Amino acid sequence: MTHACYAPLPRSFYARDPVAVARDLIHKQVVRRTREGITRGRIVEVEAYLGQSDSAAHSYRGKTPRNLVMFGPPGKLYVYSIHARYCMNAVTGTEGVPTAVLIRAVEPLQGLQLMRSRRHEPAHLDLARGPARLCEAFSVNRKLNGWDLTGGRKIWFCDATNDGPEFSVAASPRIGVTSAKDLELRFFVDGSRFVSGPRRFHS
DNA sequence: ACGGGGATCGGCT
DNA sequence: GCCGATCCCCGTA
Repeated sequence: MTHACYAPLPRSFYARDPVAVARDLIHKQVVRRTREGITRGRIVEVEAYLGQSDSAAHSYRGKTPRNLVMFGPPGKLYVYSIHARYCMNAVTGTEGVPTAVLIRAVEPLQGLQLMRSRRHEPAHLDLARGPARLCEAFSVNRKLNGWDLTGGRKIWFCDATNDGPEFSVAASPRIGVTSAKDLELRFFVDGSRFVSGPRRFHS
């Protein structure tokens, strides 16, 4: 267990436009450490949300108690609830400009047994396929809203691309949104069986 | 493989 | 009151 290879991405990684961060988060890894143990996985699907110019973004209509974290500095975790479940984002860009990247799916790599017990013993492929399933498998909830992703505690993202297979990034419209359907702001590992929604996209 | 419907609840109008 | 950046189950093929 070489601690250094799971070093958290620095704030400068997040302090860029959300589309660039979204594309670059593909094949990075999520590390979650709790009392129960470590879970870790490879990010295979994300979506960019562009803030006040994006009618699908939570921050489109301005600041509210829920979306407050999106307006803060980059490199923080934004957790929200929907349909009695949780989803997680990384806050990106510049403080005051409320952009973020939703993490939609992860390929589980470590702590599979823990993930299985946190979820209801699902099929292997369904452990973290979908934003709310992912949060359940990694024990992410409202208590982690606003958490700093650069400190290497509790939860962080890291660059572990040296040991990964070849891959290419595909783009498509975002899943489940009812406005701005035309924008291709969903990015995923082309052909991966661990993504939710379409595995390939033909424009 | 794909699609429709119900569960469920916090946040916002 | 309404409505999701969802999930799961149960139809059809």
